[in-house]
Amino acid sequence: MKAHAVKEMKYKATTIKDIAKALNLSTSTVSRALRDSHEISAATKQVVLEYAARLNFQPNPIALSLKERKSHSIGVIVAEIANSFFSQIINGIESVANEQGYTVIISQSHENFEKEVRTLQYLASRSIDGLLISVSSATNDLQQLKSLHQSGLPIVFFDRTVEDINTHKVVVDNYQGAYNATQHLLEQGYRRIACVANSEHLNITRERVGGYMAALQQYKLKPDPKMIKYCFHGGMLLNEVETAVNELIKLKPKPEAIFATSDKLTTGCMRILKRHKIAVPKTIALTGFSNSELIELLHAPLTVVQQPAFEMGQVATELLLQLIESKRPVKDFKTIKLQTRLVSPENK
Amino acid sequence: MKAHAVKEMKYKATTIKDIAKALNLSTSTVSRALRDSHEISAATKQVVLEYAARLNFQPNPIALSLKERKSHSIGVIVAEIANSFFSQIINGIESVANEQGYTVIISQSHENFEKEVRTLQYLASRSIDGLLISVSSATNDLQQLKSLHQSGLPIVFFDRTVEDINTHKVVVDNYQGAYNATQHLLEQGYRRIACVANSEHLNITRERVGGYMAALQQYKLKPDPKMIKYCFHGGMLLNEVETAVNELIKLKPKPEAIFATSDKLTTGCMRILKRHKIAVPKTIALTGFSNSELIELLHAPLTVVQQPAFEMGQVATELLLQLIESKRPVKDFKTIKLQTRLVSPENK
DNA sequence: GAATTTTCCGGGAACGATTGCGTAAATAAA
DNA sequence: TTTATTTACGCAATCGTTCCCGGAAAATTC
Repeated sequence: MKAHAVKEMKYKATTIKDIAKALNLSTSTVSRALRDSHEISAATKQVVLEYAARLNFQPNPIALSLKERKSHSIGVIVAEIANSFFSQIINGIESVANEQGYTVIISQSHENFEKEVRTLQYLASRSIDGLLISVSSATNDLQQLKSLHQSGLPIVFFDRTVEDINTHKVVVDNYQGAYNATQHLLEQGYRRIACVANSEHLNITRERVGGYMAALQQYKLKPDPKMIKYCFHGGMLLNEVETAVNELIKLKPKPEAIFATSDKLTTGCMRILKRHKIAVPKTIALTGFSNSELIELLHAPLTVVQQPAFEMGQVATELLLQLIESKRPVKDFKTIKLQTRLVSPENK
Repeated sequence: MKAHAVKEMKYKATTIKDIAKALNLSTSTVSRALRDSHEISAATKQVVLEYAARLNFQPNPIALSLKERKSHSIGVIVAEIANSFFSQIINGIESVANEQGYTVIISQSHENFEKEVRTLQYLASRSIDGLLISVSSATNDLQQLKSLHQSGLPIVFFDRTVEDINTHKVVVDNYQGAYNATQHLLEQGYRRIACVANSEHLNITRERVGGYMAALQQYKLKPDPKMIKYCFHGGMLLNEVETAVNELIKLKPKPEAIFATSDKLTTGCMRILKRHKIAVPKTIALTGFSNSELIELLHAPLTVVQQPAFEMGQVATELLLQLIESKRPVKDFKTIKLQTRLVSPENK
């Protein structure tokens, strides 16, 4: 009978009360002893500490959260973790968050606006202390983000930021990165350079396309709108990239090279070109943004624009934790701009 | 003065108390009205519900957790998320966990035992309701896992399981997968087939090497111990793979083909072979386990063993949630075995 | 019309911790 | 010896919910 009851019983962690009862003390005394308060005698402290250690006592974080009105967790929203760029960022985020005792809750938008809204809603309802977000390529309505921001939730944007929310932002020099990549193609003699870009809604798209166009103009080439294709879902749907590439190779004269503005798009283009049995870079050259570690193993070794993803995650998290732990509302926000690296197969 | 106070004030969510006060009701009544209790009149319910909706009231999950002694969160530990196999698994996990209102907390061991121990410790202290884990390649001490398991924490193992903890497990048919891959090499005429394997501590390593050897024996070939190289860190350290490959190509006669037992090892071998300018598959053929989406874009299109990662994550999570929500301690545990797929560049 | 049952709601403890305040005993200052 | 100050601890409120009781008013039964 007794044994049965025990079997049915779920595990219950030891609490401060248990310790107090066992040692014939009050919970306040135990609590203070554990926190090494000067109000407690050395003798009592020792007894409590030893007993707590023996029972492997861990203060219940949930009770603490309730008391302190802090969950000690931060939310992260990225397009998808199965993307080297984002997973490297997440590593950066984790490295500093865990260091400071924060749990990170990772969520994915899959470049889908509704999913992003639901996720945001969910994170907010789980009472996160702060949010790190790179918006989805489909995000065109900032209502919810704005209202969360106004209600006081600390937010730091990274990678894909939004202009009209005033807070810390961590980005790379997209303009320069795109400029360098395009220039690299130009230096190799390519002139008719197309661009496969991400959603027009994203600021990074505008900046990267801007850099691309500036490089062309530097060479006295006039950017041709027909040579710039936007992918609303950022390459999440391969047929979107397929359409873009198909339209490009139907142009007369054909483009000699393609510059892709994101990881997913770079590999997407490569996939489609391979399907069409178009040799890279012989028939059409390819370059673009990418943080994939497999780049050097691809059948056509690409020169890519690499972002300091890990660092980006670190910096963004540091800023977020500053916001969270600041006593008084922060007023002046900064935008940190990191530099990209143009990586060729040779110098790898 | 007042304005200043407001500016300094941090955002505070509306609580059940606020609603009670505003509507001149007790907190119990409001609580019950929100939960649609039969003890509350329709009129009162409507008033409360409307007011709550207007204020966008969300019950504080932390208070709920404290009351219910449940955090509604599950921990996940994988080697690293920047690995297609694991990120696909995580997608599977999220899809069912979120569906059921659970938060997933993702952590990485980076194939490091100490990191795994710390992470485990951390997750336990955050009072997760359950744990999904694929142990690191460096895990050789199960003390902590066992003690957590004994103390009642629901655990489900996936991918890399451990034998002496009795609970649900979700795996693939590693033996068969390795057998198929090796057989594929044999069918193509390769005879001297080497194997670059993960840590010997992992059961998946033993199973995969077992399948590899069985296929050889099927062809009346005697497995040669010198042709099997183990990588303790599972390819996390490239120089580990380098050593393995270097030793293999120094053998006389050289191996004609290599079978790698994991994603990281497959691409690792490819990287090293490329460095040595050894043509794949011309000089040495290569195959192995991999869930990378870029496989078809590699310079040597590989035939790989693909695992149903997403499904694996789903199944494991379903089992875990069953354990968590079961009223009575579960006694009979199952091991679910999923099938792998041998994917060639042609049939992709 | 009295007795009984329903309906509807409030009081207050509980979950596990922290912390301001009060206070008895011990010690120091007068 | 008397008064003031420490020292060392306990009481109780608090965080936001839920839920067991208890009870007044209304509805029903006889």
